[in-house]
Amino acid sequence: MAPRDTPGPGKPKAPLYQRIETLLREAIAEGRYPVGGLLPTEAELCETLRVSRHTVREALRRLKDAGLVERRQGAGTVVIARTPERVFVQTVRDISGLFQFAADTVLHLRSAQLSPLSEEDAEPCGAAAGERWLRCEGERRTRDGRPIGPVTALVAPRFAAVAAALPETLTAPIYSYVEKRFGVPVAEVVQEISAGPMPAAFAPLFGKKGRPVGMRFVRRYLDAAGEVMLVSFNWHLAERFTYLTRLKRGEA
Amino acid sequence: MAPRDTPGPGKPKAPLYQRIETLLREAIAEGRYPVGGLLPTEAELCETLRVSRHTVREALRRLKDAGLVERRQGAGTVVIARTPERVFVQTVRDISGLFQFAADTVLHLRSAQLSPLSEEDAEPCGAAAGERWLRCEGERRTRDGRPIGPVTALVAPRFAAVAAALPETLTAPIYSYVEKRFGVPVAEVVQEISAGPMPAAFAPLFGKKGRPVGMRFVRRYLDAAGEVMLVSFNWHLAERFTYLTRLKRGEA
DNA sequence: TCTCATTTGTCCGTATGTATA
DNA sequence: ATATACATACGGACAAATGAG
Repeated sequence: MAPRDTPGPGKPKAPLYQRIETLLREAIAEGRYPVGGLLPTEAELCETLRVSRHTVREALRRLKDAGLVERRQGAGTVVIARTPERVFVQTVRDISGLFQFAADTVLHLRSAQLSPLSEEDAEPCGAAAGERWLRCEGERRTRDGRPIGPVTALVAPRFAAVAAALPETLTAPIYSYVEKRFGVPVAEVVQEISAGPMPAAFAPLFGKKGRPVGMRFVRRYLDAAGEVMLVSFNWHLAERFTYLTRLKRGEA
Repeated sequence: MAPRDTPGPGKPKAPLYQRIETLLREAIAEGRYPVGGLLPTEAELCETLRVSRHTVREALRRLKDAGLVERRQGAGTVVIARTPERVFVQTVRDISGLFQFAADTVLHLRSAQLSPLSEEDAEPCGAAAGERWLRCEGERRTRDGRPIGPVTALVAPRFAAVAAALPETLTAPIYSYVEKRFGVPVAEVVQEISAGPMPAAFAPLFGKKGRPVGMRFVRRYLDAAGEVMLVSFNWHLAERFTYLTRLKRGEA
């Protein structure tokens, strides 16, 4: 880790722009350039440090990429943070990636037809009860046929025509069919997880009597404008299911 | 009012490097430069497009930042993706940010002492049963004192001295005390959520008899080397609790 | 409202170092 | 070892946005 500076008067090995970046980074961290204040101009840095503008700009660009400064033409370089913000980030390719088993399961659709929203369903859809959404009902199973849990999806009226494109057994998530057919990408997903006794209607699916405890997943898929594209409701038998999340810490 | 001088139809407004970036982006998307193949060299692009090397480099840098190409000194510019990968990303400042209520709750510690790991606890800790970890027991409550749920945390032996720094009621998460005192940052968090009847011992906390249904959160905090720093176990009463996740779609 | 100096953005030219094949 | 190709670093010039007068 320590740069193996030769003890002699030899040059440090790190590139010049990188040393300047470090210099400024430390100065900012120490508060010599307070948040909200301005860094010296490119011209000033060139003169002070006796380097070319190109080199200074490379250093400043990196500070900007790190989220420490903001640059505005005509105004200058403003310090916006003393240290890079450290946040926890979870990343998944697609939403089914949230589940360990996703790759090995299929969704069997029992029905898909337009039907008016109940009072209860209307709320997560952000729509009025009675609106006619495409209601898809089915269940998720492992490839060898063992039931995982019941699935209901409600597709907004403007995308209801996707019904024609839905096969009886899906391997890709429903939202991807909507995206493909209408060219409207999902921009955001809001997921709610709760737990409790399953609706009695679902108990037979697992060969249980009474109301087994389950985990309930409600996912709302939104477009770039924040409009609900579809909502899905999934139940999983609690005793067979764990939801795993992996968050990595990074900068910015 | 002031008429712009010759805003002629042939006058492209975007910066040159950006137009070149777009040019290359489209060529890659169309497969003219296949994934795994090489882009023309900087020198070739300079000549073909009649622009300076600096401009070409700016365009290529952006393709690299977008994750479309990889550049290696001496080798060239390799195409690594036809289109930018679209992924879902969840970001939180700190782990307690995963919970809506986090800002408004406090953790009351009842005890914190070294004790040998049980068989059951040893597994999530990635340690041997019998190892002496710092066992913290308490409960989380809202600011006005209503109980949310019981909390147990197990701190790895090398950080056990943090006990001296833990106040009776914590507003910051436990891991932040470890980070501060030992200067070892948490690099990753793995969280498991499951549901089921709570251990009978916890029922009285909620004034319930029997075993109420709860959601269980097990979080393992790892350092950069992947070593477990601490593990926490939290229970929440299912009927009062929903876990909400917001994932935004972005590039790279 | 307008001018004007300041500051960053864009673009060009050139030279040398260094990893790669 | 040589040629190639990207990385680093210097130089200059003009454009465009900003903010103060």
